[in-house]
Amino acid sequence: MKENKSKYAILGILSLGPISGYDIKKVFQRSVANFWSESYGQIYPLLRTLVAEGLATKSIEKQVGKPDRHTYVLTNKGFEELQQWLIEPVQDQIGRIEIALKLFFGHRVKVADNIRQVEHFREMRGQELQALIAIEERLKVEHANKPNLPYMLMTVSYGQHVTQALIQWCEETLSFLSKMTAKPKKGIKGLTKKNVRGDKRRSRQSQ
Amino acid sequence: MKENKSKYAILGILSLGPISGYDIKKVFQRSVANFWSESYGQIYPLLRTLVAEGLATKSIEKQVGKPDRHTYVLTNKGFEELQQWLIEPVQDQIGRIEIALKLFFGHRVKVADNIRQVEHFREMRGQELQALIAIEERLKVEHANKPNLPYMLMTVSYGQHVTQALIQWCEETLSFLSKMTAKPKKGIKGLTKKNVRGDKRRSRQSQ
DNA sequence: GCCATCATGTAATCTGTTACATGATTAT
DNA sequence: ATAATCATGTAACAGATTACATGATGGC
Repeated sequence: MKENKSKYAILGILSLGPISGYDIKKVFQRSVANFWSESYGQIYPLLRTLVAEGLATKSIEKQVGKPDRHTYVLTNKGFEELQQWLIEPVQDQIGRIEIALKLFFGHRVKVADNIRQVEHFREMRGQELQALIAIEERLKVEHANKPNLPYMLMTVSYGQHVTQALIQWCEETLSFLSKMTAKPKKGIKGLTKKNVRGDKRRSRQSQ
Repeated sequence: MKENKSKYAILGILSLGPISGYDIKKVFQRSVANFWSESYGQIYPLLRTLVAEGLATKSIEKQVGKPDRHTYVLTNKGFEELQQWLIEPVQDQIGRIEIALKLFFGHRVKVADNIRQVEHFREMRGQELQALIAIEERLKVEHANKPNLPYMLMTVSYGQHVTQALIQWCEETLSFLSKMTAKPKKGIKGLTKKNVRGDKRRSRQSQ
């Protein structure tokens, strides 16, 4: 039904104050980078259409030595459209999860390969969690008593909860996988390239 | 660096046995739908290139009354390419999380609107968790002692962990939000359209 | 001299979904 | 009758990234 999330993402940034396309990219990188991003190829054409639709106005600042700054300001209509989107319930879409896909076909490689994969994933999550904790601390200091601080913290908390859960999942999956290496049973024992390919013959109905 | 996950997804399905493009879609829907999907517009052209690259071979089965079935079989080269991808560490990409984006701009609407948003999200997660538990039970019965059952269960567990964490986050966020309704402080109290828009003047440096 | 930053934008490319075209069979 | 399933595929569109073009300033 409703399309173009990028449009609303930009409307949201514009609601924070007058800003240029160049700076919009920076704001994305510095604030919502954990769960959202936009490229210039999206931003600049979209700003044009926002103006065409009467959701924003544009004014040009002359600068010495530097290129002109094209500054955009949200209109009332634009602000209302943003609000309308904000209260609309999110439609959940199935994201593509690469590690899950790889693990789904995990029996095509050695158990040790899967262990390595999950270990690497866990390390990345560990780093991510540390980063999210650092962001939380930074926000509390830099945005102290700003009205949107609570909302910023909620989004950081979202990331922390998910990342923490993934680390937990890694631990459980790793202990499960190491049990598989310890006592491999029929179909896993003596895993060779030839044996693995041999699965193909009896697999059409394994879906 | 490495591109086209769809290609490996299809190679993975092919590793389960000879199959047609039509059935590949079904297998996606019936097995990995929670974290992956492919459309015909991806599958059919990709099968053609897989054959061109020598990663699969094609043979046509004539059927009475029904259209021909084009059946694809993985080659050794294709199997090796799949294995190579499976052991490669996943590169993590920042997915777009709509509810986080909406909440990030939550101070642009009423606290009650954000509460409604999170409540709806929690209900969806609740349903999702129930579905994942049902899938787990179904897999344990239908795929009992199949060699890839453990790997299937790991992917289901992934979803369960994340979904459970999101429900937890919803609870915490909701209690936080209701505290905000109880005692709204400066900048939140007396929220009117005019006051909200007024934020714009001091917001360029709030990034 | 060279690279990064400022600042705009476009074009090419990639990835993915949706809708359509075809046409027979089977179930309601 | 009509809808769904079987089965292939393409074309049109949508969404997004990357690389490029332009050109000045300022730091190493």
